[in-house]
Order: sequence, then C-alpha cells, then structure tokens
Amino acid sequence: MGRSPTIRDVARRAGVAVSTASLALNGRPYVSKETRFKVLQAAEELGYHPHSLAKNLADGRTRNLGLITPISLDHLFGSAGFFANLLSGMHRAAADHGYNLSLHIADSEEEAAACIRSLLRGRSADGLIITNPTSSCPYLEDLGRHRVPFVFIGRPLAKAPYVDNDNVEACRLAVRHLIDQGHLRIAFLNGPERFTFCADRLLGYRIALKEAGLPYDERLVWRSELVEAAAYSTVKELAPRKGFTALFAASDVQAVGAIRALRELGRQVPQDVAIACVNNSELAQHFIPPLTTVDLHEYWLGHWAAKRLVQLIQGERAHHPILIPGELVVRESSKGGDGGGKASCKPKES
Amino acid sequence: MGRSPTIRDVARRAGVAVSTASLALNGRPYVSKETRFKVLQAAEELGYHPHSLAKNLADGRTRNLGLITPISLDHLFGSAGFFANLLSGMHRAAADHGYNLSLHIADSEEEAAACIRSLLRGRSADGLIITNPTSSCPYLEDLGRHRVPFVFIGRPLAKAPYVDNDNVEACRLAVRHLIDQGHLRIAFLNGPERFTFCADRLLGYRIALKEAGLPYDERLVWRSELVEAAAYSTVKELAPRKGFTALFAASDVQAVGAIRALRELGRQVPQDVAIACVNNSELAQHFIPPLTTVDLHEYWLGHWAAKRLVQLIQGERAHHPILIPGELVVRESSKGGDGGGKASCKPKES
DNA sequence: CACTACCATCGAACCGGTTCGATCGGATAT
DNA sequence: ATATCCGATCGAACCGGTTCGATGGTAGTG
Repeated sequence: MGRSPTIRDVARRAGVAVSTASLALNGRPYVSKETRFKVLQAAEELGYHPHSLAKNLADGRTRNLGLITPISLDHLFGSAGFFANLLSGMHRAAADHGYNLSLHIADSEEEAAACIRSLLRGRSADGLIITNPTSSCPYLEDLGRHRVPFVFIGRPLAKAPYVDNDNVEACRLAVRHLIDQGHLRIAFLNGPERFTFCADRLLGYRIALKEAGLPYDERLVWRSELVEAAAYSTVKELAPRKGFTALFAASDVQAVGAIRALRELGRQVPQDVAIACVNNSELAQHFIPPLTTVDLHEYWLGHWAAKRLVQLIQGERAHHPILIPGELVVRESSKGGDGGGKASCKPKES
Repeated sequence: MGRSPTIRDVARRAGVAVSTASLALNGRPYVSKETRFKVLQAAEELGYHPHSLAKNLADGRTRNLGLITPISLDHLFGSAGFFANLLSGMHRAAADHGYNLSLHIADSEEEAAACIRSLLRGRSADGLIITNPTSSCPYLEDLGRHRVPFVFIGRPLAKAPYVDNDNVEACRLAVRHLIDQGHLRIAFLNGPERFTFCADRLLGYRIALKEAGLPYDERLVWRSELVEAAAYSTVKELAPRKGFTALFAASDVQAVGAIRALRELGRQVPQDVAIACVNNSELAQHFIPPLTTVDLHEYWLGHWAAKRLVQLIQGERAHHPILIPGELVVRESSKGGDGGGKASCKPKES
C-alpha cells in the first residue's frame, strides 16, 4: 500500500484543478453540482481524508486549545475528582466546536510560564485555558504580546477573562442552610488567603450571616491549608476556645479533618456540631456521616471555560466573567433531611 | 508589529541560504562554527522561534500523543483520582520526550472508535494511548491498517502492547496481609467479570490463599459493580450467610459500601471484620476507619504508558507488557499497625 | 600534480493543504 | 449587437519549515 492519497490525487482523478477540488471538498460556493459530485466521488473512491497538519498550516488555525494547569495535581483545589470532571466538561465543549484539547501540567508557576511561552512561540494553540491564576501570573505579559485569546479558570487578580464557580453564592447557600437549621454561632474553616476563591467564600459566609441578622465574629473564622491534616490541627487548636454549634468548611477534606478533631475533643457530628462544606466529592458522599456540601458542577465550569475561549477565538467581544452556580446537597452531617435545591447549569453572567 | 519572523528572515539576515539556516538552528553537522554563530545570532536578534505546525508538516511527525479514554469519567475505574494521577504521570513522560498530550474522552466505545478513526485519518498523532480496552475493541482493525503505534492501559483480550497495574501481585499482597493478621476465612468482593483487572485480582486472591494453604471457597467470592451502592446491597444480601472474619474488596468504594452493609448487620470494622482493598484514594485515606489498601501508583502507570508508546514510535520492538507494582498501605481497617512495604517504581517486565 | 574526499553551502523541491487573481463562457442589460 | 456581470474553473503562490542533489573549495593521498 502506497502513501495516503492527497488532494492532488483527488483532483487528478476527478479531472479538475486542485483548487477546485479544495472548494468542492469543503462545501464552498462557486462549484457546480456536477463538479462537486465528481470530486466527492473521486475522494470516496480513493479513500481520501485531509491531512490535518497541512490544513492547519495552510489556514493558520491550529484547532487546538491548550489547557495549562500550574499546580501539581494533588493540590488542585484539594481534589483530583474536581479536575477530572473539569476536564470532562472542557473536552466536550472543545470537541463540540471542532477543537482538540492539549494538556499541559506544570509543577510550579514558573514551569507553567515556560510552558505557555513555548506554546505561544510555537503558535501551537489557538487559545489557552489556564487554571489557578495567582497574583503573580508571570505569563501575562507574554499572553498580551502574542494576542492569543485565553481564559482563566478561577478569579484572577489581574483584569482578564475568566470562568469560575459562584463561590460567594455557593457559600451563602451552605451557611444559610446551617442557619435555617437553627444555628446561631457558625464557625468557618477557610482555606489560605492566597486563593481568590477563599476570599469569595468568606464573602458568601458573611453575606449569609448578615442576611440572617447574625453578627460576624472574626474569632470564628479560621484558616488552614486545603488538606485533611492541616484542617485537623487547626481545629484541634482553635475549636476548644469558642462556643459554636456548627462549622462550615471551605472544602470537604477540610471538613473531614475538622470532624476528626472535633471527635477527639468529644464533640460528635452532627449531634454536637453540624457540618457543611464545599466540593461534592466522593469523599463527601461516602464519609460517615455523609457530608452536606455544595456541588460545584465542575463539569460545567470546564464546559463554559472552553466555550468562552472559543467565543474569544471567533472574535466575539466576550467580556464579563462567567460564574457557575453551585448546588446545595443536604446530607446527614448537617442533621437535615435529604434532597436540596436544584440549580440550573445555565451560568449566570455577572 | 508585523508577522513573526520566519526562517527565511533569519537566513537573509545571516546572509546564508535557508537550508543552511535550518541546519544551523537544529544543531546539525556540516555547518561551520562561524556560520552557525551568525545564524543563531540573527535568530536571536529577530526573536525567531520555529513554527511548530510547519515543522511537523515538513518532517511528517506530529509530536503528539493521543490519549483516548472510552469511558465517561465517573466510571473510570470507579475513581476520578485514579485518572488524574494517571494523567499527571503520562504528561510528564510525554513532555520529557518532547511530545504533546492531546486528550480525547469518549462516552462509549463506539465514540472512542470514531475518535480514533478520525485521529488516524487526519494523521494527527504519532501514537495512541487507549485506556480501558474491552473485548470488542472495534477500533483494532483501523489501528492495524494505519500502522500507528499504540499502547493500552489495562490488559486487553486481544494480543496488543499494554501497560497495567500488577493486579495479581497487588491482590496477593493485600490478601496475604489479611492472612498474616490471622484470618482464615476471607471473603472477596470483586468487580464485574467484564473487566480484565477483576479477573487478575481474583487470581491474586487465589494465589495468596494457596500459598498459605487455605482452601478456596467459591461461596466467599462475590461480585458487584464498582460503586458504593452496589457493593452495599451485595454484601447486605450475601454476608449474613457465610462465616468470614475478613473481607477483601477490589476497590475502595466497594470497601466503603461493604463496611456500611456490615455495620447494619451488626459487625464492626475492624473488630469483627478486617477490611483490605485496592486503590489508595482520598476516600481510603480519610475514611473512618482508614482503609488498608494497595496503592496502585497510577502516576507510574501513566508514565510508563507514555514512555512505552514513545519507544514504539521510535521503532523499538517493545513487546512485553509492563506491569506496575502496587504498594500495600496498612491502616486501621485491617487492625494492623502502620507502615507497610515499599515497592519500587521500576516496573517489572513480564 | 592529478585524483579523490569531504566539508560547507546553496537552490530547488517537497510536505498537503488553502487562497488569490486571472480567464472563459453564457446570461442579462442596454 | 455590444457591453456588463457573474458563476465556474484554473494555475500559481503561499503557509514555514526540512531535505536532497549539486557545486565549489580545500586538504589529503599516491
């Protein structure tokens, strides 16, 4: 078997010029019905399929979206499941628009910057999706210079297009739920300040309190890294001092660590302390007691990130951020019944 | 700012032919020191960076590895964390060899087949990594015809190159551990027969029993889908009948379901029943009690899959499968102390 | 000194598509 | 009947690299 047939082979067989064959194969106008038919038939007979690289080089589009994740996976929002769902939605949206998704995992932000630079220089992606933007974002300058569209996943500090969970509303929902259960003093185990989503979650917490006319007590707001052990030791240290009947954790692994600490302090969940958290992972589902939590719909986060990026590539002036609503899932850890509100997956544009 | 400089710009500026510039830029022989220097300097001054698409088209290599995952993510080995780690290792190995990783998630095997066909026809990948092969593998014919190298992750039924966890040994280790704890009647909650890794896990279970001189009792081998609810109902139904003091589960979510069922049957873990399982996920770590399990080192699974694929692309006759050893992680659910054996990450070639 | 090797370099062809400008013929307008 | 326009088609240039065959010059060998 020889090499694969090219468009020239098709043209020759159909008895037309190469340019005509190209027009016919791409379903463009200015080709007569008969010619189009001849060309398509020739292509069919030869088993012709266009060479994607050649196509890309010729028209200057790569049909590629680059996903850059500048954080080692085990730290990604404290949950690998999150990432998997994100990917799934992103891939679907990309594929729906005829784009490939190419994956770039970096262990540090510098590595991510290097990776981005290399993608830009090689002109190997039509657009970039970048997760976990931080305050430094060393690649911003490069991005601006090369005029390649990009979208952040997560709220960046710099002014740039992004898609994020509606963290404020997610937390408002969860805390509101605890309040509805009759709790008046609700502790908040938040994540590190350096994450913008932690700032947003704090805001949601405060709004819920305010709406209910409850005082905001700084002494009830704690911080730990987004891992079980850190949450455990933080709670173990700080919990004994203050009176509270419920605890809201910024992530489910933190909730789990908190619960372990509380138990050792002689307080049972949910009897003595009600718990709610964010991030409906496998852990939250299967933990005993099952955790009341906010499902962040990561799938849609990924989906809209890709979709928005495609819009930008197509030249739409798509400014405003996209916020994906979360959905409260009530389970035993907060003592309530089951069920919970349904939230649609149509994002709200802020 | 004009368009990016091309190699012709560089050649012109350096006062050499395009072909010479190409040789110089790629560090190939037959270029004098001075010429090479002139070219590199010109490139530097112009800010030249090669256009990856053009390069790929010219030399016929895409520098792309396609990852095809023919299973919706939430079913992926019953664990998204597994997938995330897999990706991480795969990406690293691919990057180390100068390859991109492009992601293709399919919801069904037919979709995966379509995706593979499209990749092959467009000649858009130098090689393919395909997860979760099944008995049908409708794409095998296409793969053979296009002569594009590929590697399966997981043992396929057909004869084809693959990388997999050493499931047999992983399970032998875990069951052996239960035996060492003094258990004589060990139930096995396995996954569905259609997965080759479940067959392998059963084998490991049997070997461990045999080595210890324990009888194999079919009535102690159960099956459920790889989700918590299925495991729960299976154990709830079957556990009351048979006497056993330990249970080995093929995955950690199954272990969790089993534990829930056992509790409802009035048997505590680990006091009444010791538990061990496979798949060291977040869930296994943080569950109460923490689960004794086998860490499958998915990172290395992904890493070696990519590495082996690159070997195949480079023309090495790399036949034998690669098996990644697992590592037993002993936790409370099996009542033992802590620690556990260390396994190296150098794979064993069978 | 003639003959061969080989290094350095060059121009042209090539990879496989798309696109642009020119051409030609037939239908419509004047 | 002639000018105008437009649909269909063609050839050539282009995208930005790599590679191959040819050439010229220099050094080594008999």
